[in-house]
Amino acid sequence: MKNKKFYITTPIYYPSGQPHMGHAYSSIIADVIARFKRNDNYDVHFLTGTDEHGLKIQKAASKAGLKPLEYCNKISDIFRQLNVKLNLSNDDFIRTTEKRHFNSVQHLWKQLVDSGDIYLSKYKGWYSVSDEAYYNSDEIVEKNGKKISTFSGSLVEWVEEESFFFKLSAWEDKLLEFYEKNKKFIIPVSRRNEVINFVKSGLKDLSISRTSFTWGIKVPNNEKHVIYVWLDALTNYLSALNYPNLNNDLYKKFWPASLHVIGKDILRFHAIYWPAFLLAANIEPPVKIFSHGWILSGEEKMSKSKGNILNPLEIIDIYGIDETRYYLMKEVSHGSDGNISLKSLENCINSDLANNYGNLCQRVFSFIKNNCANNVEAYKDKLDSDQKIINETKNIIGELRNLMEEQNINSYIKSVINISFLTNKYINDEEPWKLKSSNVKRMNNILHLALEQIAKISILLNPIIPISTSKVLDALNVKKSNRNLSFLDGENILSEKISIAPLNILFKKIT
RNA sequence: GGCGAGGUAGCUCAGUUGGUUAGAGCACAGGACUCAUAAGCCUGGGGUCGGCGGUUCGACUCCGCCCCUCGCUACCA
Repeated sequence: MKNKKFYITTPIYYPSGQPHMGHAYSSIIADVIARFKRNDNYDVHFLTGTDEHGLKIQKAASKAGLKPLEYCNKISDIFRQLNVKLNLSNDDFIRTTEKRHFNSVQHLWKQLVDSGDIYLSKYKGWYSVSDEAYYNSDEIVEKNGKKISTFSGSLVEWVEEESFFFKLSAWEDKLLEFYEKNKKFIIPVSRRNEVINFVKSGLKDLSISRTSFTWGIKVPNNEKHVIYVWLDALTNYLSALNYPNLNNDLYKKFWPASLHVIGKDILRFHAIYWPAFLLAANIEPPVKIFSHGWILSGEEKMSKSKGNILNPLEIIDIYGIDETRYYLMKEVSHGSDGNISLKSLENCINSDLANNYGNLCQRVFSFIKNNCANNVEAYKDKLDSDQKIINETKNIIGELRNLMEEQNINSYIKSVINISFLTNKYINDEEPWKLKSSNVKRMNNILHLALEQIAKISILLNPIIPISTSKVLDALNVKKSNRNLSFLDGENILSEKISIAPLNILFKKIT
């Protein structure tokens, strides 16, 4: 029985615009980790979804001549389609407009009222109607007798609005203590330091309701107020496990969340508000938050004629989903921003996928088809060169769990591709084509070992490029139940006699 | 302004507690081979490791100053 469990989430996306590469990137990271954990015999629950409340949505809907929910149905569906296109293996898709989420948020609210962490007061500030945003007094200048925002230059007015507040200020010390006790709560470390410094500089209470619009979840016992943004949005992670039903199987099994994958732009809300809410409600905070960087595009970005460069749907249509996933995961360094371009994408596909892994599979499968009638038999005797590559591969595999544990996917990929280098070199050095007539036994041994290497690489790359690696593992007749990490612990993972099925070219080169 | 991260080959990055000729992948140039998607393998060019100064027998690695880039500095998400 599986006793290891892993609950992983993406942010819930705010669908006020079209999905872009950043959405795709967050989701693919989470999917890669989810798939890896499943392959490592974890019981995984992988959640994604959409955040559908707020004034922006309400306005966009009325502009489109639709009721808010009708509008949300449409746009949420666009994100669902993206998930299919990205080949996500999510177990659930949550929408903040669902009943289970309403119940969950309202219950959490009541918990916070009961604990004394919510009070009614007035939210005051300089508000810009056109920006739909409040500004601090130091962001305001007076020009011709009128107050304007230094940021946008738009007119602001002093607004006082009745609002419920969360006593965030009361949680400073407890949060700092929590960060101290949970050194890996925020990854990477540079982000963790930012958060800690921010909390140390002092926290203000947080406005958590609005009366200026209606599209949202009502405050319990106060129909005037709608619960505002974060208390609504973040709670999705609980709602999907059927909170507040604490005896529900999903909740009992998967809370606290193992990992929230987010972009650095929403770090504060996840790293400060979220644990504060949960601690206040006496709920255990999540284990870890991984804050990744942004996907940037080079000089091409500004070009309107090439403005679609960042559109993930088009990239996937042109280059393929495995290719796109591989590129994004390989190219962007752990935790930092990544620059992407069509040129480096094509380069990456050609060198890593087509020339290296793809061609490795092709050369071995073709050779076996042409010289062994698709059947390979291994003989016991191993040479030093065989043992050498087996050991080197084992050493590399030994470090992979740690890399994935640190969400260091790009280093993980480089290590796995390294096995492909080793294997190509092994075949070159052993020259099986010279043994066709002179030493068929040795030739078979070489080919058998090459196939084992291919099987290992394919299992290890499976979380990143699931479609292509499945083709290879199918052709190798590796049982589905064996496509996991513990299977790789053995030295001889394939049976001694192997029949392979034909394998088509996996990745076309881009010329 | 304050706090923080970083500046290493054309590009993306590794460099453990300071120790001999500074590494990888991609890109580029040669070579031998031929099973393979003219792929793979081998060899090579190319770096005053941001600048200046200091500590040391010895610094990419420690210290000081300077230059440059980036992030955070709360209620759009």
